[in-house]
Amino acid sequence: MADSLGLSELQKIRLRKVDQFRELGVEPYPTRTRRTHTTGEARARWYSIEKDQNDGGHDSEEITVAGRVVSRRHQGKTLFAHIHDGEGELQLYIRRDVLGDENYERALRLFDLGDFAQASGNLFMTRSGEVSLHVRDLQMLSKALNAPPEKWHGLQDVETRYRQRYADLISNAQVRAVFVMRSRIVTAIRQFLDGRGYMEVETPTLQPLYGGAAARPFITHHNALDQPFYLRIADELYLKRCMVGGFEKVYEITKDFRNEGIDRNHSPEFTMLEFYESFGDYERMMETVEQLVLHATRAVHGGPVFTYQGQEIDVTPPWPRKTLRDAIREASGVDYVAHPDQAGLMSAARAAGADIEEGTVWPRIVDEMLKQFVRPYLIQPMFLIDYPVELSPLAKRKPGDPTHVERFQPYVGGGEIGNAFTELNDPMDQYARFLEQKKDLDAGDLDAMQLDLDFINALMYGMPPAGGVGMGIDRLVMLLTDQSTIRDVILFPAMRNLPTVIGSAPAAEDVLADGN
RNA sequence: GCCCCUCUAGCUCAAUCGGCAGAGCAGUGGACUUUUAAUCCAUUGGUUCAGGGUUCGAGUCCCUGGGGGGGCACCA
Repeated sequence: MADSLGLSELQKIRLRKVDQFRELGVEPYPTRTRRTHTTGEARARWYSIEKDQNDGGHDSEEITVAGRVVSRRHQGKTLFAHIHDGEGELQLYIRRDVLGDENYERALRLFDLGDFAQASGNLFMTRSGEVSLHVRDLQMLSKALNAPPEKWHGLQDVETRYRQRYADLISNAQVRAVFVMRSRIVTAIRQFLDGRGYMEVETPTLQPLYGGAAARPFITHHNALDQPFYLRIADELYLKRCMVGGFEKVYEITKDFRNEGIDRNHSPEFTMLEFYESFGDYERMMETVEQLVLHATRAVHGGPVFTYQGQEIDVTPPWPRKTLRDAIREASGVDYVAHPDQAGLMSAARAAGADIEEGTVWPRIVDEMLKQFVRPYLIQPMFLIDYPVELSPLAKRKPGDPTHVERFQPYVGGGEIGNAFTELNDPMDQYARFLEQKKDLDAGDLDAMQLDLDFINALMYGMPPAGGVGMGIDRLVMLLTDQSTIRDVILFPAMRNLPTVIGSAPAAEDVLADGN
């Protein structure tokens, strides 16, 4: 059976040890564990107990710990090893005269790096000052057939790190730390929003129509209904339906899916936070975003300051607010309001030094100027506000200025971390904007939004005035964990499918299944 | 889609001008009863991503294909 896996020599040697355990009547994958202490609890215990001075300062009570064997040094009739569990490491001190010849030989020959083991014994402190467990009994909990990556350099190969994240997590503590921080950040966000009276809701991933953003979707098919479904590209339209229904403050943290290119800032599946507040507006939402980011930052850094790619960043509110128009004008000298036509804005932008492709439409020129002149320099937190209406089909116009909408984007560390509006709630205006999108869709624009009549119907019941925010959780996590690549904050990033290699060759089943 | 870089033992990396594929870790055998990347002795392990070409000879040069990374384009 194992032959078809194409095992390497090292794997075969370990597999032989599995057989040897069974020949000795010992199950190398036992069903139960009897851990009494984590490594952290064991260490804490050592510092809180009375030591038995008659026994060389040993803890008189026997405890049992369990974990992965991460290091081994043997020295004749003694064996030192460290086990690692969820809380840290603990050194095991194993002696031939304590375990007996047979068990000592077993510890020496049948246990390897990477195995999960359970050790019972008494705590003591070694001559070199390390709290250790003087082991009386050692049990195999789970025999590992793969050797862990190299102990000093860890797993370096980027492709293997992503494809076999489990091996990356085993060998690289910094990688584990990033995902611990990610979890804390998400928890902090939930705490913050819950504390502000928001209700977490769950809206469909499988949607008969996709909407809420400009993006190409993934399409799937439901067999029993015999109809296509789209994987959501945004939560927006369903969360607004919730507000129509009377839930005043709602949020959702979920995966969105966009069928687009993959790069260091884009993953085909990514985690989105959207939150909507009835009777709020974009001013209210800016205040909320500042506080939310501060809360998340404190959760992982203990305060408002952290370092991103060598730059110190302080997220203490309030963050400065600047209109997009002013930001571009200050950085480039170009006032796009003074150039309402495509040709005029193009020549002004190019004169200022922008690199813009011929034929770029007016709103995209504004966007390019934002990207080239402004965005890279927004290291400290700032809100860019009041976007041209052409750039923002889903937002409400500014009172007194129909050419601009109430929209803001929070920028930190040279990148945007969200997008927010005073939400459009006029059903007929929304209908008109859908019809505009429909024209683009029919003209072949694959990113254009679909006409969602059910959403119009919902708005016709009345949606309260509201502010709404979308934030890319992955990008926020990148910022707070100082990672420059989105794949480094996603546990199992999407990769091109390949035949799986178990040993030194693809497994037989996989080769067959692959079909080429 | 285009351009550049990269792929060598389970892992981390070498290999000069094209000249016998190597080291460390891990493994295996041995010495060693408080070690800390333990040390010492011996030793196993290779489809050099795949296929083709040039050559007396290719890890190295050329072509085609694949994976991964970066950049551009696309995209919030």
